[in-house]
Amino acid sequence: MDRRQRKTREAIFSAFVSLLGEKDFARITVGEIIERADVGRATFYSHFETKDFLLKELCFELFCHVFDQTESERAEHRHIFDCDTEGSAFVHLFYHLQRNDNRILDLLSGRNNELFLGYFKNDLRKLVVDQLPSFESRKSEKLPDSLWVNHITSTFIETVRWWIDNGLCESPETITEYFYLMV
Amino acid sequence: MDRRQRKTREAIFSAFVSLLGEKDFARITVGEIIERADVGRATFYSHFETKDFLLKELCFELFCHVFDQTESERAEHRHIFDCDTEGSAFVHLFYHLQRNDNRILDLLSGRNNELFLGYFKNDLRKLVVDQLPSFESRKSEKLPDSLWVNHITSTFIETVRWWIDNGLCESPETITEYFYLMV
DNA sequence: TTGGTACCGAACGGTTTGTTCATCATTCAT
DNA sequence: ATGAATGATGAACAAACCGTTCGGTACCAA
Repeated sequence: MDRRQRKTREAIFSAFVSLLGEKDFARITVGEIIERADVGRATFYSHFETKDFLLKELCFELFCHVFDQTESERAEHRHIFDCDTEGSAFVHLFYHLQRNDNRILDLLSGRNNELFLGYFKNDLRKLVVDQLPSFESRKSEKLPDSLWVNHITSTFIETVRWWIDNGLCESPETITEYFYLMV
Repeated sequence: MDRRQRKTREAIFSAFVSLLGEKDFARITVGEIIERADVGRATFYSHFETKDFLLKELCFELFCHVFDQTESERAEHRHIFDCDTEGSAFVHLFYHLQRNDNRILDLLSGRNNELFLGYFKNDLRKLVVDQLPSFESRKSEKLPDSLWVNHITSTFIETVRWWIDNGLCESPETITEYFYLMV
């Protein structure tokens, strides 16, 4: 990809993220974004069809990255230590969050958490399905599968939300323990 | 309150709800609302400061009603039959939803579910706190209280969401059972 | 160097917002 | 019943924002 393209794209993302830390997504205007990104109006619209698409692409880049990385770390981990600790994938995720990789934390907290947690949840669901066996023992026979998967996913999301709101006081291990106690 | 005021207020609410069933909240314009409500522009702004406030007041009217009614029904029920069935308050809530009281269901499903479920959750949290004793037995000692309350509330919300998405096939009793199995 | 591509910046028509104001209709108190 | 108060009307308004267009400029890759 052309270096110019990369630079403006990055500038727009960066300006957007910084604005998201300050105000509601709905109140952010394209004018503000291009001003802070120091980019022409036409340029913005040549990169992103609209503000909503910008958000969508941002989430895609951010979350796909995290989940891919989590997956590979987990695979590697298991390979080296041959450990299959219950929920190891989830501990990894909590670690990612605590380290505030890619400023994800800035987005998941702040005024727009609902927005991002929604996208986050979508990607998370796949991971949960992969990890289903480690939960199966606790599942009652009566519960429908889809409800069960949804419950685990939501519980994770809500745990993250609670953790963030409480200032990330607990260690990832403790949070993982809480998570498994609930689900 | 002046009859004129009541009428226009009701007309605006009604038009708004009907529009919410058709499109995203973000894409609904004040122009559309006043057109469908057959009300002057100035009139709208004399009633509601902005579109967001209209939403907020709508949720307040709707949910307060449901929760108050649920509370009183539960109180009466207990008084007559002296029953303290576990989670009776929640069964009542599920019944309310199934009967689509006040068209709440139309709002909780549809495109704007996230929006309404957010407001819904706020009111629900109080109810959960009231009902805490009936969950206490399942709570591990290690879990912080606030996390526990949040978890129950969220689980209820997610159960509702799942129920609606699946077309309300199950009976309120079955759903209540699912809910209690998970939490 | 050359041809292609991305950015700039200004301007544009169109939509939405929230306000104002003069006028008319309804309600309420006396 | 009547007058005063209050609410609704509809048109008009400036301001903000959106998404697009276009000619000119800077940059890139081969």
